[in-house]
Amino acid sequence: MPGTGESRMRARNGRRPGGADVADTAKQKPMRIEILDAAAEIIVREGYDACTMRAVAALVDMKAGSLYYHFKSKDEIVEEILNQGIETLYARVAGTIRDLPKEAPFAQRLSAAVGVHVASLVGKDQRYMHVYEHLPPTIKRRSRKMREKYAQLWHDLFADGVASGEAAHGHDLSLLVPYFLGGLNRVPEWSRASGASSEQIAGLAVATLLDGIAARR
Amino acid sequence: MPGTGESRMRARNGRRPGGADVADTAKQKPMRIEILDAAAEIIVREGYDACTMRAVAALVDMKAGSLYYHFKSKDEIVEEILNQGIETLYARVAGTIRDLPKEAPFAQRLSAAVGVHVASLVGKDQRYMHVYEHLPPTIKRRSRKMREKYAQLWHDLFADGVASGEAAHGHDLSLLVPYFLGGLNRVPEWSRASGASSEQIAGLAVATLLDGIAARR
DNA sequence: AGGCAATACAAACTATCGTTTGGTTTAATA
DNA sequence: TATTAAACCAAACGATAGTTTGTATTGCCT
Repeated sequence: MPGTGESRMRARNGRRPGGADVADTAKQKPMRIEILDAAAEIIVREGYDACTMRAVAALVDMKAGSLYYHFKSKDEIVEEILNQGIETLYARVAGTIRDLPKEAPFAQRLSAAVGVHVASLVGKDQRYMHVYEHLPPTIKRRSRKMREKYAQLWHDLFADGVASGEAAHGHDLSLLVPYFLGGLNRVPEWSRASGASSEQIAGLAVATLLDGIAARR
Repeated sequence: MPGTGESRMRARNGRRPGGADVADTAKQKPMRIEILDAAAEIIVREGYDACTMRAVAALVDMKAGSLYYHFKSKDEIVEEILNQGIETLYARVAGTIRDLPKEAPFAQRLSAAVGVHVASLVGKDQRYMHVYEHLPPTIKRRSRKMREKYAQLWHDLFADGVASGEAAHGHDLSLLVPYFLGGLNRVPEWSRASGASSEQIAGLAVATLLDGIAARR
């Protein structure tokens, strides 16, 4: 006889059957998002293998089967995390660049973009951004398109700098961009020990990229 | 009745019972290494999940259970790949730096080190070097020690440059090193499309790091 | 020729995975 | 109060994972 348990009395509760989106005035986030958060958390901390349906369910105080009420498959969960991560990042950086005055110098545009990028990697919702690196190649490939679009953002930024004469020409941007972003993405992981702030990291990256580390003579 | 099959007549054969290491004159590599190669290959191409005992066995034309004659567990296989990858890399770069004339300028030392590092990432036995990034965090942590030792190599290289006055001081090396190495490590992945050579990548990294990309006035 | 290692296989074992199914509880509506 | 939709659970399913066990084959040495 199933369901004859002690009727758990969960914190969660049933929903109003009528309206599905009557303005989520309740402070608690919708289950769908809480599940995404839990899954992202596990993936980043323990890897994709450890992110089982049962582990995710446990983190949101549910049973594995119940997840299928909110998502149709595990793949759907992962894919949504992936998309949200990159799309949020793209929107932030693109928005930051767009909102700058058109005559802003290259160094300032670069600095602003790097600041937002790094801040997103160490910020409140950093989990979503870091999920990608923990996924098996099969799944990674699905978000390839979007990630190339994001890289294109940086490519254009640099290309503009070169065109205006503020950045030296002659560098292969298709190598420079992944080099720069790659470096930027790995710093937070190592900087946790040294306890560097988002601003310090961004500052170092910008200064190094612009002027190099060779002693001026 | 097990083993009553058509007695496969494998290419492989029994070994000399006496000496285990009578100079491996036979051209074929020992099974142990072939297994490591196969596992590394799968991990890099399809991810850690896809690297099942059965998949590895199939790649070396065996059955899963037979792997346990050469290794006592899957973990042992992965760990050996991991160690060999970093240790080889460390030995190469450390050796390259050591073999330089003591009065070699910083730029030359840096260039040599970067050259070997990048060449190892795109070279013949690149698989071992790229396995790390595909592993679940739990396993990654085991090689943390060795990887920090490798980072220390670069840290010292930069510190020497600063001490000799060839590199500008004032940069936080504990941020600069992971930033630089992180960038270096990601380039090969992206450069496959643009078809850049090992030398091009290394050249760009060194030039950018030393002089920056800002236009000189 | 006989025996002993070395090497591999077949088959099963247990654990756990993603997923499905049918039923139960809850809270709002009518 | 009866109904209904939302939300969850218990239990099981088949697939597949890493691993163990007993057995068969093969070549070298005596």
